[in-house]
Amino acid sequence: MPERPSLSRQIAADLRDAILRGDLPPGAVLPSERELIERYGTTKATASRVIGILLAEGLVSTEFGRGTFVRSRPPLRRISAARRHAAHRHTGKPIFDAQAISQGQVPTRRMLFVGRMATPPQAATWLKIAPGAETAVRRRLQLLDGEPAVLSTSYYPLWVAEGTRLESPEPLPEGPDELIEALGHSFSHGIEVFSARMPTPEEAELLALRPGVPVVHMWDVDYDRQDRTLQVAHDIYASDRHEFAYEWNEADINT
Amino acid sequence: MPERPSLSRQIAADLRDAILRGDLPPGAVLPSERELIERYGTTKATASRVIGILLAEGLVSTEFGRGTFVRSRPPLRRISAARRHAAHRHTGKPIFDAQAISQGQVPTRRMLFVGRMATPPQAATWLKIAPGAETAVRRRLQLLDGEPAVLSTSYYPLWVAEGTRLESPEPLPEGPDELIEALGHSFSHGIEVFSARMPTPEEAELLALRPGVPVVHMWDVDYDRQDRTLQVAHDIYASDRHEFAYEWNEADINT
DNA sequence: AAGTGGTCTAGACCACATA
DNA sequence: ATGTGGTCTAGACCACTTT
Repeated sequence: MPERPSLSRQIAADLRDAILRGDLPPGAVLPSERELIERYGTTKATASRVIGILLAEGLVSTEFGRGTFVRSRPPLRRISAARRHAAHRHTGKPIFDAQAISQGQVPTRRMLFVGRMATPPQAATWLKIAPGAETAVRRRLQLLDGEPAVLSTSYYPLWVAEGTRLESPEPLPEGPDELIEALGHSFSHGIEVFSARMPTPEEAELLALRPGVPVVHMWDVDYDRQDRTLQVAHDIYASDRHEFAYEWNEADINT
Repeated sequence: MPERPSLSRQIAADLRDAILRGDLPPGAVLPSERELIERYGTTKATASRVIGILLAEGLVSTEFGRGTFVRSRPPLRRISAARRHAAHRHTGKPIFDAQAISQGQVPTRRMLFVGRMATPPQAATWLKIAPGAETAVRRRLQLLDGEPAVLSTSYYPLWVAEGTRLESPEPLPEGPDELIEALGHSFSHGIEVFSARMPTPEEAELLALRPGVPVVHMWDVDYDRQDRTLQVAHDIYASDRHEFAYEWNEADINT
């Protein structure tokens, strides 16, 4: 893509270099659009486009009436997945809460929906049921220190959830996993599948995402020993507030 | 963020709905900018901004002189990490190649750099060496069916790499992992840490990323039984051409 | 009041693809 | 030749923040 660069890309490159070089450290204010207009002898539309480019790259964020600032990459919360089952079992708390607390953060949640729904196709596939068949659904926004972090939707098959507290709108103090085990089920194996993409506007709003911040999109599926699906979770993570870690050791290789 | 929507966002929302509803299926052409101008009674700049919004969301892509098209989410290549060590060991090929072939794809690679370098800070931390100290570095672009897929940079400590083929610019037919084992080392445990973000312009160019496509950014570190770092890899994946899967079973929990 | 980003109209020219 | 996206100048008004 050798595209000889347009003026707006040229200016954006100048600013990007200054940021990456450290001349404009995190938190620093960028030249205002009016300043760019003067300095480069251009117009508002172009200056605005320059900011738009850097915004889309996630390098800066704008504050209304104040200016444009170099975004700081804040310390990330590490979510070590697969293994979290081992570490945070039987704490009497949801895994999310236990992990957050162990990192010195305050977990909260906002329940968005609890009830039955026609299962979306992708979830139905994991649940091994007909698409459109009903499942029990819990959808909530999980926050760390008051900031939105994860948008999580869990699907439970009716043979697991029917008549249990999984269908009640109140929060589950012990977390869904422990509740499911208390109901006599047992987690045997699971899989996590994820990818990254840009958020939908709804996701961006719920997670308070700034422009240029992608989401990590994860399916988390747990099975019992009979290979029946006990739960399917669909999680949307704000990528600028998370990193993910998976560890392995020799024992895994020889499985 | 209830921001009462501007005209450009309004129009973008209309088109987005049509796409998500399926009225504009993948591959379909969007109304041209001139058409939008007429239909909504607006001007070029606004129509252009509308396309820009959808572009940044990764929903559409533009083709010069042809039009704007609904992007199709192509079938993704699943990279099952951690466990790939088990599955693809001792095939006589690099793990990437073995995995690609097992999915019916043709792996190729373009070596970008082989030699010694001052180690960047982050890599030095994983390697447990002083930042700036030299390591042997191999940087290459890996392709699937001719399309760029992964930009991979590996760092090898000198006590592992010195005087070996790891420092030679030729490709390693058996892959670095098997070569390291052949040199008498042994992989004992490892960790993968990743996050997602928007690409730098350099990454976007090398990976031929269209606008609105994030990258998954991964550190992959392998240790021997003495907990010495054998290699550190820094991989940049095109997120629209990859998904990642991690499996676990009961044995992992009781580790 | 002054400065900032956000959005818009109006009109122009360029580069590329296709028929 | 025509239609497409890409970019630009010129100038305007709005909404918000800070002094």
